[in-house]
Amino acid sequence: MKLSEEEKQRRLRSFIRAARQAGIKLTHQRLEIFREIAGDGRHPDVESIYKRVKKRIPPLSIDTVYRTFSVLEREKVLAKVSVFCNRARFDSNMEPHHHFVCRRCGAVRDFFSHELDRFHVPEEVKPWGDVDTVYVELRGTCAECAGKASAEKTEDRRK
Amino acid sequence: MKLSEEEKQRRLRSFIRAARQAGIKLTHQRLEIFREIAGDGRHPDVESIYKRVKKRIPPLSIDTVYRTFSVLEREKVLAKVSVFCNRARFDSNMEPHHHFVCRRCGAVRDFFSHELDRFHVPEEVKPWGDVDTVYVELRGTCAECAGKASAEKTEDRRK
DNA sequence: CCTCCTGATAAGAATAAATCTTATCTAAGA
DNA sequence: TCTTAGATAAGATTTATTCTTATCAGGAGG
Repeated sequence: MKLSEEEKQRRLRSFIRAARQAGIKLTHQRLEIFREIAGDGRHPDVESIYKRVKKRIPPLSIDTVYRTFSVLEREKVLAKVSVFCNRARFDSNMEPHHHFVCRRCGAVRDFFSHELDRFHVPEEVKPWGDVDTVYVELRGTCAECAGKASAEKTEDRRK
Repeated sequence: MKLSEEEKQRRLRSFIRAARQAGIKLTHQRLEIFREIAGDGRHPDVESIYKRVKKRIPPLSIDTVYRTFSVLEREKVLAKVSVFCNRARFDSNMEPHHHFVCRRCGAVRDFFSHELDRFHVPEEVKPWGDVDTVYVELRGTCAECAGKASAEKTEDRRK
């Protein structure tokens, strides 16, 4: 899935704007890394971006790719797909169901939904393959963490 | 979230039945590990299960926990939460959208859905916390992999 | 109840993804 | 051009997961 040149340029401009706004340095590495994802709609992983950009910037270290991604994520220029997967979690409930996940503490709770059970796979998706599961993740902040957050207040630096 | 003793016993029986059926040995370790997750609805991770069971079986190795989980998963006794997260993937499309994910090759494709955009958070979920994102993952087999699969035929043993 | 054999286990080594450390280096404002 | 805070490369480190190998034990058959 190649993206149009137009869309790629639009994303590149939005990245440069976001970087300027956030007071973040526009290094050669960052531009090339971003250029690489902005031109690829297939959700590449770190490794493949690293390999591709390294061809153009041989001394590139993979750490720079990771750092650039976390900057881009923080600046809301790109999103991590499947965020809550640092550690495998298991579910002994084999009934089809969905999850509410807290972004802060990672807590997971199950829920069922008739509305979702009746969901129809969109026409545009059908030619891509066969869907066997509709999985929904409601992401947000659990009541407990919301309490802590209001106490700690603006403690946002993640380091 | 403690599960009822009744539900726990039901899951334990279903595990024992599945194990017998699959010709899998019902070892002390496996029973204790399963007992631990079957009694916990909070989707524990490997590490915490390991710690808890180790109290009862001190020589337990964490590898056994991993192996037991993969057996349980294969026998459809439990499911891994957030399956496609072995490697971080990124998305430069910041418009709210959803994904179709192929279980075989891990390919990800975007789609939009007005039906999902109108989704209402179920009443039962509301007291748990605030939802800011409704993320939907349609899981299945992409057309390309379906082709390969019919060629390779029943090659399902994963090791 | 005993024996045997296959599959399971413990222990520690090996891998792999992601992050940290430290000594340079550089973007960009003065 | 000069300065400096923030960025980079390289390699070490951490952390989750898997592999290796030498025992061990479940459970089928006697």
